[in-house]
Amino acid sequence: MRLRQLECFRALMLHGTMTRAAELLGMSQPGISTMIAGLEHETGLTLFLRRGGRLQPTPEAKLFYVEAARALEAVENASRVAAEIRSGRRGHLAIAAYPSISIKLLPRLLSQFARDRPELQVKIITRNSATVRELVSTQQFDLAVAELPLDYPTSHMEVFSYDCMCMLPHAHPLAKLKQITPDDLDGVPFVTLFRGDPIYQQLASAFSEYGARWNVVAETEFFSTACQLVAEGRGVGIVDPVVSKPFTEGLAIRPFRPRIQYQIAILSPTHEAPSQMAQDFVKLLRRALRA
Amino acid sequence: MRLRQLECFRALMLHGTMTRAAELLGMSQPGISTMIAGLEHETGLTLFLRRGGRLQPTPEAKLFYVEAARALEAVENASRVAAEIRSGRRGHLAIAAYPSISIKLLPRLLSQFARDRPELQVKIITRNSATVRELVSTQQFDLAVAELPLDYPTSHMEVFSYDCMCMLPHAHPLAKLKQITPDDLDGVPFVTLFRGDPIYQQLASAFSEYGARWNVVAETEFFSTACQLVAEGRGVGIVDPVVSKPFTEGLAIRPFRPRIQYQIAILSPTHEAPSQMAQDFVKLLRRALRA
DNA sequence: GTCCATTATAGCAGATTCGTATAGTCGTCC
DNA sequence: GGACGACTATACGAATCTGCTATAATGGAC
Repeated sequence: MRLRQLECFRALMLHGTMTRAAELLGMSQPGISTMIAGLEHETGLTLFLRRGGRLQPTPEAKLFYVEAARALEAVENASRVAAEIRSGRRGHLAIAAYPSISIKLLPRLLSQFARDRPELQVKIITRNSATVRELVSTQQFDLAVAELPLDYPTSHMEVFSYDCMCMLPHAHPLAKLKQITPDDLDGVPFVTLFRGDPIYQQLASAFSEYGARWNVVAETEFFSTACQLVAEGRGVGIVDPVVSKPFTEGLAIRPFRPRIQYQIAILSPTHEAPSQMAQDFVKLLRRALRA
Repeated sequence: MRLRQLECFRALMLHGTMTRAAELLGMSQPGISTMIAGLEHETGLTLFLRRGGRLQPTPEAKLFYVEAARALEAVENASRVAAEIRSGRRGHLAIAAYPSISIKLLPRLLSQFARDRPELQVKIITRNSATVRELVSTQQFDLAVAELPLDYPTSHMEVFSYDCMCMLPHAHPLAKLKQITPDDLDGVPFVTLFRGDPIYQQLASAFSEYGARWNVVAETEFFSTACQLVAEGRGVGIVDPVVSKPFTEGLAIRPFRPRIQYQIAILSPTHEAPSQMAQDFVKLLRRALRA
């Protein structure tokens, strides 16, 4: 059974005569005739009665038509889906990401991305960076975003480095400084990430290097939590300038010296090539993370 | 998009290598190769990555596979349905029939008919004979069975004539006779069809011809109702020997003279050729009505 | 009877399909 | 590192299929 036969059959059922069906399909009447003859021969069904040079569909033709039309639609649908995939309107994105970026930046980028992709399905799994790094190897994600360092080096990985900024309430006396150093923060209540975090290590070294007293009053797991504590006046702290930006509205942000480096990476599963969709989204994400 | 391309694609997705897919489809490996290349070219999708002489399906291929498989199934289903139609296992029968035959004989024949036709859909519309005769012209039925006479002669019509039999309780004194005439029924309580029915006319003539008194104690619309009245001892009556047979179990049935003729007909719509299914069922019905 | 609309058949050119032969690529085993 | 095995890609030719034009055949309308 060939598709062209089914198309001719459908056109013929819909338009009554071979001549009209031929016009509709942009082919000649004899073409239709042989197609239908072939279909009848192959199915073994008498689809039309030839009465006085005219065609009359048999009850069998009407029964078969239902299935033929359904089959054609399925094929046409497959064709349409192929076009949607090609143009990037259809696909799915499964993303594993660490919390701070999952809360604001990623949803924002994804909804922007989905705007002209009507058939896009999105899945975001939020885990702490360590877990995200493990998940990458399960190959169940198109994409992952985690903070460095990585325990295992992953082949496809794109690193983004930031110098952390000092954040403090606008009303804070130090907010008038252009740049802040550990000296300025000697004994000042400070909100930081947990002791195990690279940020903690770097801050500890920085304060000790400057001979300043680091007055830690709160430790949090995420920058976003730290931001909120600072906003509430609990102390000052440092954040990355990009991912955490949405959380620092209403706070003063100043450069901090010495450099406290914060690194995140876009990770791609190694076994499989990324989908076009994933590549497109990475472009958008990359632009946002470079900003 | 050609079916063969989709078949090759499916086999390749299912079996991993072109070589194996080719074996499964009974064709050569280069054949698969060109088919896949054609499909990739036509859809514009990169379905497989060629890595070291091996194929690896892209995420796009996995997305497209779902639709491709669905389309193939739909076509294969159409093909199967065609075979079912050809072999008479699939189809529908819309039958209009008058009540007496709708109650027992038709359901019995239809369930027998359906036994080896798993996909048969049956519709029985029960109306009195006059309405059935009108319905035939609406062309909505494959088949109709009505009592004669017809108001309009219908072109396709097959008539069955019966001599009515006298029915009476086994305990009735007349049950010992081999044959019954109006003389025997002089003044005997009698159950008959309505006054408008040809049966009524014929009976009236018969009794008057024999100079016997016709003692009508009940008039019914259907033979089946009359049978039940006779079974209840309300009187004696006459019935046709075939269609009403299921209703006369437990009653004595004797030939009646003079002949009271009862005629029914199988009617076929004229505009359209009957389906193979309908023709097959008519064969069965004809055998039953001839018996 | 002639005209008109329709379907069917024949013959041909071009496209498609699919086989064989063969080359290229990569991993593995010795 | 070289031979082997498993796989894919390309070239080319034969067979088939497709779909065209030309034309015959049929039957209804006037």
